[in-house]
Formats: sequence, C-alpha cells, structure tokens
Amino acid sequence: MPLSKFICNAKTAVHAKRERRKEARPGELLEAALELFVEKGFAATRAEEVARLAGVSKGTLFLYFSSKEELFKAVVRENISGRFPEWNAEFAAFTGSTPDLLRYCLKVWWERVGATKASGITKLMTSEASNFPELAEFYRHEVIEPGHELIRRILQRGVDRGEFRSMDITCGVYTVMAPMMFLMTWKHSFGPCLGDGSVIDPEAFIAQQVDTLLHGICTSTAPPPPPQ
Amino acid sequence: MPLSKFICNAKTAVHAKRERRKEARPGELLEAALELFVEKGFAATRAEEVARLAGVSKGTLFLYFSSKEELFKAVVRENISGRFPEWNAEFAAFTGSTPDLLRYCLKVWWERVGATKASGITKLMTSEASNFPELAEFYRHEVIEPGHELIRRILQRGVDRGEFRSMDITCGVYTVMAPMMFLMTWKHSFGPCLGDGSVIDPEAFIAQQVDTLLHGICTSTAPPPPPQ
Amino acid sequence: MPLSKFICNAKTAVHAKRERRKEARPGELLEAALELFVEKGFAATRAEEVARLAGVSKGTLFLYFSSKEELFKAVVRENISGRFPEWNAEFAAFTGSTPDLLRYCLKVWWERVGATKASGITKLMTSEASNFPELAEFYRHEVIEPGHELIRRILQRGVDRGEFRSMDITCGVYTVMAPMMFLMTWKHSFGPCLGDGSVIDPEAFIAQQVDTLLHGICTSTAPPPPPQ
Amino acid sequence: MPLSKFICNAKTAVHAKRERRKEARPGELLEAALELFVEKGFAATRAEEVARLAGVSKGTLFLYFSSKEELFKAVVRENISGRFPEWNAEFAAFTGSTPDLLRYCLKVWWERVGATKASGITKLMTSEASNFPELAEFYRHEVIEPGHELIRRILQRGVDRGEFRSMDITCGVYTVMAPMMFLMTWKHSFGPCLGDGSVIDPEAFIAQQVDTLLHGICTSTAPPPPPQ
DNA sequence: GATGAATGAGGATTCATTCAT
DNA sequence: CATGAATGAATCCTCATTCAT
Repeated sequence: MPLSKFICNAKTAVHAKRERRKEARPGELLEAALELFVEKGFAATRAEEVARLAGVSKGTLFLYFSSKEELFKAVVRENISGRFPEWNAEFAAFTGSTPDLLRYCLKVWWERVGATKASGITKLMTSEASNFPELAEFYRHEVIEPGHELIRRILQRGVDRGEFRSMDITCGVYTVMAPMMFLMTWKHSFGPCLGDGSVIDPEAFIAQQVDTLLHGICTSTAPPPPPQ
Repeated sequence: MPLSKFICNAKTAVHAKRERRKEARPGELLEAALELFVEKGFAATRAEEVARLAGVSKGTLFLYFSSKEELFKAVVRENISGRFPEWNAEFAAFTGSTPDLLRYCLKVWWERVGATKASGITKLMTSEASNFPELAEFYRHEVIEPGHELIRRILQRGVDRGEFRSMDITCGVYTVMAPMMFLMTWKHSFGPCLGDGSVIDPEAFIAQQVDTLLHGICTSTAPPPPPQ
Repeated sequence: MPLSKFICNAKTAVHAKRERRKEARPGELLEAALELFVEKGFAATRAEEVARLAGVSKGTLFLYFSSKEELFKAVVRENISGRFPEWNAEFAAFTGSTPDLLRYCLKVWWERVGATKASGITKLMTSEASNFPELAEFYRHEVIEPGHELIRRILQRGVDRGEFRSMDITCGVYTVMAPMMFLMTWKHSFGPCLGDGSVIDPEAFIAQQVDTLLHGICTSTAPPPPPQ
Repeated sequence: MPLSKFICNAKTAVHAKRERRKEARPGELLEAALELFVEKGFAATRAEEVARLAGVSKGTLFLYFSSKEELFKAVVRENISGRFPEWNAEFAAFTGSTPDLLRYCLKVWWERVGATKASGITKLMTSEASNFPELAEFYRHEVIEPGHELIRRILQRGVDRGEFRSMDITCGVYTVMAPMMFLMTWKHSFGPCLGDGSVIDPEAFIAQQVDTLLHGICTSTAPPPPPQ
C-alpha cells in the first residue's frame, strides 16, 4: 500500500472516528446527565460535571443543548420511551391466572425499571415536576397514562374473569402504583442517606405487597366489611 | 384590680405592639417558609423571599433563625415532629379494636398532615435529602424513626391481641407508609401539574387502602398462599 | 424618719444612682471598646459586643457615640492623655547617670505602658492609622512627638554630660523606640497566636536591649569602625 | 527547524494570546492583591477590588485562588517564604567576617523586602494575625520560623568563630528583628500619615542599628556590666 | 434617656453561559 | 467543531445604624 493511500486512509479513519464520536456525543452527554441528575438532583448537578463525566468540555455541552433545562428535558425524553408497546403485548399474551399476571408484572417492573437508573427518572420528575410543567405534561402523556392503562387492563382482566371482586378500578390502579412509587422514592432519597436500619429488601417487599394486595381483592376471600 | 397588676399591665402596654409582633414573627416566618419550601423546594427558595412573604426584611429572618437550614428544621419541628408526643398519647389511649385504630390513625394522619401543607415537607425531604445530609439525618431522627415506631406499635398491638396474623412488622410498617408517601408525592408533584384525569380522592383512596390492607392481615381471613 | 421622706430619699437615691451611671456610661463604653478593639481589631469588633461588655444595649452606644468610628476616636483620645508632663518632670528630676536614666526610663515605660492595655492602643494605631488619617495626625501630635522629645532629651543629656558619644540624635531616638514598638507589636499580634516557642520575656528583653544599646553608644566603648 | 517543532509551535500559536494571559493572570492578581492588602488590610480589601485592579472580573479571581485566604497565602509565598532557600544559600556561602555578614544581611533585607511592597505583608500580618488564626499559623510556619532560623545561624556563626561574645541567641534574634519590624511598621502605618518630620532614612537607620548592635556584641568590646 | 427589633447595604463565593482561540 | 478562560448575576449571611416603644 502506497504511503499516500495510507495517509488517506488514516485521514479517513480519523475522520470516521470523529464523526462517530460527534454523533455519539449527545448520547454520552445524556447518559452522564441521567447519572448525575438522578444522583444529585437537577439544581445540585453542575453543567461542568456532566461534561466531564461525558469526557467533553463545558463548552461542548452547550453546543448540543442550549441550556441545562434543555438537557434535563432531553434526558427525560430519551429515557421514558416506548417500552410500553412491548410490555402491553407481553402482558396481553399472558395465559395464566390474573393474580399470577400481577405478580409477574410487578416482578418485571422491578427488574426492568425499579432496579435500574430509569427509576431515578421518576423520582427526578416528582422533584422537578412543579418547576417544569411542560415536562410534567410530557411525562403524564408518555409515562403515567400508558402505565395506568396497563395496570387498569390487568385489574379489569381479573374482574372480568371473576378472579377479583368488583372494585373501583382507578383506585385499584393507585393501590398497585403506590408501593412502586414508594420504592423508587425511598431508593433515591432516604435510602442512601439513612443508616442500614432503614434498608428495604425490594424484592421481598414487592412480594409481600402483592400477597397483601391479592388477599384483599381475591374473590376467594371473605367479603370486606361494609364501609363504616 | 390590684395596683401591681395594673403596673404590670402598664409596663406590658408600653411594648405591646412591638412584643406582639416579636412573638408573632417566628410563626409568620415558619408559615412563609413552609409555603415556599413546599412550593419551590429548599434550595430554590431564597431566604429573602421567605422574609418578604412574612412581611419582614432579609435581616429579620436571620434574627430568628441562624441559617436557612435551621429555618427548615424549625419548620419540620413545628409541623411534624413536635406532634408525635400528642399522637402517641392519643393512639395509646385508644380502646377499640386494632383495625379501627388503624383506620382512625390514617384518617387523622390525612386530616392533620396529608391534607395540610405539612405533607409538602415529606415530599420536600425526598427531593432534598441527598443534597443536605444533615437535614436528612435530622429528618430521620425527628420524623422517620418516631413515625415508624408509631406504626410499629399499632401493628404489634394487633398481633398481640390476635387481631392480625403474625407478620414481619418492619415490612408491615412500609406497607402502611407506602400509600401515605404516595399520596404526598402525588399531591405535591404530579397532582398540580397534571389534568383532572389524574386527580385522586384522598379520603376514598385511604379508606380503600385500609380495607385492602386489613383483609390481607386480619386473622379472620384465610391464610395467604405459601410464597411461590 | 417619715415614710414620705423615705420615699423622697429613695427617689433621690435612685436618681442619683442613675445620674452616676449616666455620667459613667461613656467611660464604661470606652473601657469596653478599648478592651475589644485591642483584642480583636477595629473591624472585627462588633458594636453590640462593646455595648454588651459595657452592660448597655446596642442603641445606647449610639446615643453616646454617633458611629463606630467616633467611638474608636474617643477610645484613642481617652487613653493617650497627658501622662507626658508627669514623665517629663520625673525624668528631668533624675540625678543619676544617663545610662541609669535610660534603664529607668524603659523600665517604667514597660510597667506603665507596655505591660498595660495602653500598649494595645499603639498597636491599634499602627493597624488603623492609614484608615483614620485624622486620628493618626492626632496621635502624632499627642503621643509620638512628645515621646520623641522625651527620648531626645535623655539622649542629649548623655551626650552633653560626656556619657554618650556624639550621635545623630534622631536616629538614636528610633533606636530606643524600636524595641518598645517591637514588644507591643509582638505582644498584640503574633504573641497570642503563636505557640510557646515564640514567647518573649519582656523584662529580660528590655534589659538586654538597654545593655546592647549602651555598650554601643557609651564613650567607654571603643569607637565604632568608620562606616564602610 | 524540524517539522515537529513547527507543528508544536503552530499549536502553541493558536492559543498564544489566551495562554499568555492565562499564565500572566496569577501574577497580575498577586500583584494587585499585595498592593491592596498592604494598603487597606486583608479584611477591608474586597475580592472584587483585587480583581478589578488586575483587570479581570470577580469570578476570574476565584478561578485561580479558591478563596480570599488562599489568595493571601499565595501573596505571602510569592513575596516572602519562597525566597528563603535563596537567602539561606546566599548567606551560607558568605566567606567574610560575621559582622560583615550581618551588615550584608540587613542591607539585602532592606533592598529586597524592606524597601519593597513585600514589607507591607509583615505589617499586614501584625494587624490581622489575631483575626485569622489560620493565616497567622501559616505565617509563623512559612515566614517567622525560617526567618528566625536564618538570623540564629548568623549569630551562632559569629559566636562559633569568636567574633561575638556568647549570648542568649534567642534574645539576639529578637534584637536583630526589632529594627526591621519597626521599620516596616513605621513605613506602612505612621510614615505615610505623618508629616515630613517623622520620615526615617531607612538605610542610615539600618547602618546605625548594625553599628550599635555590633559594638554591643563584638568580643573586641569591653564586657558589659553585670546586670544591676 | 434606654431599649432591642428591624433594616438593608455590603461582601465572599458559585456556576450557567459565552466566545475568542 | 471543541475548548476552557472569562464573566457576572445570584444568593447566603453579617452588622452598623435607626427608630418605635
């Protein structure tokens, strides 16, 4: 191979690498921002830290995101995407009992969301929602509503199949959500700050929650007392 | 009226206006601080804003509270931790069944905390805990631990009296806490931002939660299935 | 004694006491201010501290001195008063040798100034002179010049009596002053901050200084080498 | 010129202006800080003033020095403590008589410190030591102790060589220091404020001081009288 | 006169954002 | 495009001074 070719190739290779890096930049920045926003909160995360963690300089961050707020918005958009179609399909195809479906649903939620960084986004949103109404609206539309719908369908399935007693489904949805929200909140706020005494075993907690929940809503259970 | 009384009154009258204001100041500042901390978060609330809302100047705030952190602690004491003795006594004096006690407990919690601005403090702490370790530690000691203890005692009472099946009390405590935390989180983050579709009726929600909970833990219920 | 008389007397007594206190106030404030200014410097001394130490309230201080600066000026004026006539007379009446006079002079300087709070004023002035030119001028006129004159007379006496070799008297004055200034500076700045290793025994130091000084300027000593 | 050198230069050229400024900044800031600290004192000098005098903004100062105290320390290091190694070496290499060494020492001290702004630092420290214990400690370690040691070595050299009579070296160190301290104090406090009558000719003063001093400590002199 | 509650200007420090290189 | 030096608005807290009581 003639030298000129080599040089040319080298040049191209350098260019290619740069290009790839250039295209990868926003993603690297988003990843770094997710990490830090979740760990320290929006206000306490400095733009420079994000840049450093992404391996670029402060200026570069503002080349890709016009402000820290825009970066935050992009982080949320990037990470709360369309996993719902997949989950909906997965749960729609479930053939077992609805109690088992609910157990399965919460189990995979923990594995795929609760235990991952994605859980930090929810906590982030609960902290910053009032400061970013536009984003909160986005979050409602992209995450909260699909999530509610998913749970609603499961509960309705149980009622329809006679496995659950009839209930106020909306209230039931929140009943299912509460322990998940609690777990995320705890994990990202008090958990790390407080001593070992306050540590929660998430999987045991979820299992116990489902059991408690089911024995309150299964038809096999004695009817609840009339509301006082 | 004896003369001494008169003199005393006269003396008091001289400073009446000033002193009344002086005595009222801390309360006015605490109220303003609660309002703003809950609305905008601890870090995002400027000391001067609190002072202005309380109708005084920046300097006056620091006359009564040596720092912003101390102001926050005072807000927590005023609205939460200072009330535990009363609550503990109230629940200790309860003579009815433990399920009724639990119902009563969550009901008054909602009335006295959940429905008031005080509920914002907990949400606030979940947002700021990681950035203000000293506050988190304070909150753990002043609020979380007494709160856990309170719930723990109620659950233990039920078990001791044979009203509840034996259980992992710690897990049970979190089970009781989760819906309360959820309600506070929702109310102060997504609730105000999201449309009417996401509004929760808190009293109905709590009532439903207790029913669900009780029918999972009452001994009158069929034993739960062995964990799969 | 009839009761009315007693009451009247009591009234008068109270009045008297108050009057006395009223007249004493400025003095008490000046004393407190001297104490604190010397200890902490002008800027670092808070007006309220001075008032507290004098046993009055913040407001009262400003009743007697229109500002902190005026207080400072008053402190200096109060304490650098006319002890010079007495000293001048004392040294003029001295009948012994001039070396002994010099020894005596520095000894009493230490006892009456160096070892007392008054030494702090000089240190204060060296610190604040540039910020209070008017006061510095006052100090020059009231303290520095009379002090120089006093030393000058002593040195001249020695020269006139043939006890000292002829010298540049002005230079000699500074030679005498330097160790005194040094002692005051050290005592009020590095001394208190530094460890025991830097402690100076003032009386030994002064004695040694005089000896060194005398053996350099006494005619009994071999003439100094011609300046190189 | 080899290509690599050229490329390197080219690279350098790109940032030349910026970098030259960047490298110059700390020095400019230190000079400005020295000027203002000496003129107005540490506490009374605002960080922004220093920045302005150096021609940069407030923020830039904190880019180079993490706090006002660190800036002060850097000023001290730059102007005093950093020079001890050089001085120690210079005096250790001196081959003449110890009286000549002492004369030389004080002469260069005046030229390199006393006559320059650096002399203001010592006066500064005497003013601020009590309010900034950390700075005082720093100064003791970085300046006072090395300075004492330097003088101590000179005096010991004289004693060892039989040029000085045996003495309390510590006391001797203070004897040498006193006129230097006096000169710095005078220059930066009363000197500028007072009229021409109080002006000291520093070089004559130092020469005279050394002469006086030497004739008190040289072995060629008659022994001092026993302390009375 | 005396008090001390209230004031608000002032200063150190941080950090998002800009822009010359 | 990428950099990082420079900026200056923003914020907590202090304390001399005022003034209603």
